[in-house]
Amino acid sequence: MKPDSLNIKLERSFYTRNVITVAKELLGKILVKTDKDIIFSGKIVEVEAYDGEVDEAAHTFIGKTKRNEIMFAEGGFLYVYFTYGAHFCCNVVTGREGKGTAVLIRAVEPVDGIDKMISNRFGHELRSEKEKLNLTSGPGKVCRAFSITKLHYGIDLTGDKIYILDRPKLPGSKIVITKRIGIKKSVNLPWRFYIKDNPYVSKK
DNA sequence: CCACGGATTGGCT
DNA sequence: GCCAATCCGTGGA
Repeated sequence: MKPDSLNIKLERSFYTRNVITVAKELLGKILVKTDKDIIFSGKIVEVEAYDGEVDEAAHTFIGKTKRNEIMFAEGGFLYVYFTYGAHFCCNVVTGREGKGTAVLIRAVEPVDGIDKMISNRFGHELRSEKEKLNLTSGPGKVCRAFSITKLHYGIDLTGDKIYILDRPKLPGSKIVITKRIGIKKSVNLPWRFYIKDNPYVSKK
């Protein structure tokens, strides 16, 4: 087991800050999901920020609906949505209550539960090194590998089911800033952040 | 009730 | 590089 200093869970005050700050600081931290004796964890290597107050691509730009209401809670809850008829994506809600901001987890580097992630994703043993890098290198892939679904919508990240472990803050030189991927509105906002040279990032 | 399209992925050219 | 798959949230009639 890891020493206690590496098992400090991020608390509410981490999440209730500005969405851009939280997005950058989430890089390098460890996303953990526990389900009975099954534990999944991975280092967060790629994220995107969404802010419904100024950002047409954010799901909260249209105002509060049943689908996005958890994004209007205070920071530290999980927003899970379903898209393209096939994929779940998970987001960390940020800011004060009523803001409608969140950070999309786009990619992680697997740490614990890798064998189970492989069976969740492919239904068979690893066949190549390429498949290993393909495990969690995208928002839909992360949810598939971790078995995160709409059942996890609204989970409190300061609880014990899904949470994020603290790690030292990365130096700015390790963080690459780019435009976001796969959206049609507000395409020029530089709100995608990833760890430089990490092979699990979805796209350069 | 119905039409539209998406914060993606994977397979085929 | 291109594109189909596939469900459901959302909004207009």
